[in-house]
Amino acid sequence: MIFDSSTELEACEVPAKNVPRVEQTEGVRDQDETGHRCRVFSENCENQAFIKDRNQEMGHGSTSGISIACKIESQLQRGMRRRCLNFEGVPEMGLQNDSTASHSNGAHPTSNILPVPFKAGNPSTCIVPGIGLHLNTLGLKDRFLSRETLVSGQRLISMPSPICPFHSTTGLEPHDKSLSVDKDLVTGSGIHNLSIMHDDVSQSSALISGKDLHQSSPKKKRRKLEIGAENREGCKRCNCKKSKCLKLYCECFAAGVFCAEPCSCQSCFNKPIHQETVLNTRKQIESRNPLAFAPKVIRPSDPDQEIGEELNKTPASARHKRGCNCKKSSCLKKYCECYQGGVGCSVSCRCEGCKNAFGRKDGSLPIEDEEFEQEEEQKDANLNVSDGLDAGEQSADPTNDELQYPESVLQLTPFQVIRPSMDLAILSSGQTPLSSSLTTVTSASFNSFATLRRFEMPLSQCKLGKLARVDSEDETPAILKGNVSPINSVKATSPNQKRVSPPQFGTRLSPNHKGGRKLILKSIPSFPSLNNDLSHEISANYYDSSLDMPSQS
DNA sequence: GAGTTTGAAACT
DNA sequence: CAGTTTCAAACTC
Repeated sequence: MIFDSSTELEACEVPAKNVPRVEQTEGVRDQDETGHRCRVFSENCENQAFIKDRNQEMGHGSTSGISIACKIESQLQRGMRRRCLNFEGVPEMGLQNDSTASHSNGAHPTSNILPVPFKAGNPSTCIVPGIGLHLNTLGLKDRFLSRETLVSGQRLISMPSPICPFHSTTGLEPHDKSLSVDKDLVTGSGIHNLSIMHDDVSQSSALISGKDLHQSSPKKKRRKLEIGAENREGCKRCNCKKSKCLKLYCECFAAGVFCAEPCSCQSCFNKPIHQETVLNTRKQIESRNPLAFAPKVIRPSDPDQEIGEELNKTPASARHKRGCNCKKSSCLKKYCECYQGGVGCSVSCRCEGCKNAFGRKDGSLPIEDEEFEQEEEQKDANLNVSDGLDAGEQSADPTNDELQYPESVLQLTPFQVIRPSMDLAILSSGQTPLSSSLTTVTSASFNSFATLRRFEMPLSQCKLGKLARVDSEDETPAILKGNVSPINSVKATSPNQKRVSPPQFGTRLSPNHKGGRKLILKSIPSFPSLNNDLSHEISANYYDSSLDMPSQS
């Protein structure tokens, strides 16, 4: 197994050496409260704070736990530590409550994700505390968070778009990062989203001031940059007026990013200075629906295939998590989340008169399968919608996908789709994916992560069939089962009663994806001994197949 | 740019 | 769980 440890080490150490330390009034809050500091990591190690909290919660009442943990940690690869560190805010953000709750019933979505920071021999068993903001940075962190987090003692909250979780990969340059991180340090806010990191000082100051940034017409802005859907920092350019950007109405909030300069929101609380509010709100929403912040579009993947066919990638195999409920738009406008996500409708959808060009609910073949049919549909759509469609929407033609869905569709990379598998590996086995992969994978395929996380405990024990049933959003189980028919997949219900339907592979797969499971099987190629040691199998297989690396196991 | 439409999210 | 309201994006004019 090839560890890209250099990257990690660099990411970890650079800030410590080169970045001027700025007192983090918030970041070191935990330490300050008790005055206990782990000499080596105290200022940077959130996990330490976490450990302290945990020790206190558990009645240890002393810093011995901290010291031990720090000692242990000091012997670990710093990269691994960092990975733990990046899981944000839980210790600081009322985590105690959660952890307490978790002790009692473990029912809370984040109950079993409290970082177990330094599990000897399995240091990466840091489980993400929450499926929201934290996860979003799984990929990004290797390029950004590490430094940010280490220096500030807090974490960066940022999540790429659910639709385009990969956007940041290309847009974020290391040197940009450096600059922005330093600025962040100056601001002392300690928590920033990528937008901030890339914005200039005025942006930071604006954030600090907490004032809303109203510029030109939001619509203009949105239009101007619409093709990209988001700016490269991940900002959604929301225009919220009443939600305070603390509801899922807010695209930024829903995407797990802070509102930033491009936004035209009012009374915005989705800013670093309201970090606590944001996280608490997220927690609340997650408690209602653990998948609330999961990407809406599930993209089954075939890493190998996509590596070579990335440009041919179509949304055919992807599905909206819950399905749409369109009544009037015929799933031909961006009102439709499926259409917006560049995926076809599925049986999960409750849409009426579905004419989704990416694939109709009734089982019409996806675009790449039936060009003719697609053309007909396009004609139909054009007739019905008249010129209502903008250029982007007219690009429903698969050959024009990148016009309309440059990010959501064409930015797909093998890694992006691999991510769920990786997450699975992380969660189930505790093995930390290679940093190199993480570095590359900026995707916040967070849906799977979240989904899997919820079942991380059962994952190593439960039957696959149950897994598949428990959360149909996770395509892995279907694959794991191997012989399970998608049709037979049991529709799952999300905790909030909303439907979370399984991806429908069987009926709409393109020739390329025929046997749809192949899409995933390559991510997690085989599970011969799932019963015995599922997690390790998954982990090993993940590395083997997805990264073309020799299995470590 | 204002107003309307739309459907998801939130609420009851 | 269904119905209603709220909300903000998408869309139209």
